[in-house]
Amino acid sequence: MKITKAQSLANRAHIVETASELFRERGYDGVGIAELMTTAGFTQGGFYKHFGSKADLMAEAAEYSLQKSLNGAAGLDIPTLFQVYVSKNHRNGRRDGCTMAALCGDASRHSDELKSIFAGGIENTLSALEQVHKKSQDPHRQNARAEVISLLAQAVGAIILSRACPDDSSLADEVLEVCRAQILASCSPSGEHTSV
Amino acid sequence: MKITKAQSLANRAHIVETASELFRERGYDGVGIAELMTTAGFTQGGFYKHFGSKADLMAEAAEYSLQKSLNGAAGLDIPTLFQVYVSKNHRNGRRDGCTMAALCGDASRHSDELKSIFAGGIENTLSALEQVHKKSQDPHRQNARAEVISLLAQAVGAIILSRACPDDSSLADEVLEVCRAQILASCSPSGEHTSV
DNA sequence: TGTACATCAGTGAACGCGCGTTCACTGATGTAC
DNA sequence: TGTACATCAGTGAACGCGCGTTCACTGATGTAC
Repeated sequence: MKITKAQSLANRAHIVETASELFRERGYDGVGIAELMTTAGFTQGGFYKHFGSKADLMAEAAEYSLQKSLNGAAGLDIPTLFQVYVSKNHRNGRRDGCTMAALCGDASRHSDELKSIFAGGIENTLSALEQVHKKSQDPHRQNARAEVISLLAQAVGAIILSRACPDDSSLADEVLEVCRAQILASCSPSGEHTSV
Repeated sequence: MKITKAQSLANRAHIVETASELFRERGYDGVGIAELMTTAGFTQGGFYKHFGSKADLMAEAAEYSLQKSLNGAAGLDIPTLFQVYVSKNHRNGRRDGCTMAALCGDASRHSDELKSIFAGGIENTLSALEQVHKKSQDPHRQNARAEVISLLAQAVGAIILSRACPDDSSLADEVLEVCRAQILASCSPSGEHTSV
């Protein structure tokens, strides 16, 4: 049964959104086309009316969720951003959490096309952080970019290490708490480069 | 054809070593039993004479390579360790690189048994770093553990972000260089908490 | 020490299963007149 | 505006393939006497 062009585009967007959530939760290899389409409310056969292959969808879903996180962070200052990012909530909420933290490991083993999208997402994130960082700092920072790169690596690393521990592990919480404190101490206007 | 008990144990160890390398290179889902056994020099049928399941081998291979890295790092000081770790060589050498950087993303989606092994590996790494860090610092550090947690998260995050970029990407190199400089600045005896 | 036999690491083919992908079909939409 | 027909999003079954796992078999090792 054919449907309207508008409905078809809406369905396609819904599949991309569903895929981006499932992929973040269980990885690229952990989600099959049949399960994805069922979750999105369709049958698997329809998939190839929208996408050329699973790899194509992976690329599109990555681009979508990398951009979405960026939009969601608009308007927040650096300390608030990292307070939300390096948290138990984010650690446990893979499904609508950061794509970099959830899928960089997977992406590194896939095509250069997919890696380019991740590189673009990382670059956009760094640019956005750099802009916010420059504004919030009292003196004109010289190394805003270097600082946000370092902060992002630490935040992403903290989430990934924490997630590799069992859910009830005290180490998982400790890594988050220590890194959050360290990041906040080094990025808050008054606390830059003071001891924790 | 039966072989000596000693040879059998050596073969088993060789399979674990081969698996730990292949898994680090291509992920747990990226390596099949048949390919693993062929690479190790056997046929796939023999696998279950040594291991109960692929999951069992994953756990054993993780334990092996997490411990091996720790042994290989013995005797090095903190700045040297991170200089080697946050480098292009390590970024490109997944096969004999850090298990945490290569497989934490995968581990986070597997069983609690596997995650416990990763948590143990992270804890052992932190303890070892803490010991070395305490000795090298001029004053008696109060927060050696917090500092090494923060450094490790940043180093692991830097490798993972860098690997998610295409090989020829300038961003991949920039992330490594910036994080290496930042880490060295904050962990060298004279440079703690000075601007980059 | 020598002999007969049980053990079991390794072989190679086979199993069921789920994967990504293909395909004939449906029927409401969109279009040509 | 009304009618006839082409389009194509979605369906559901099927395809080949590779996966983890099983199994009957081999034959040198290890053991009992």
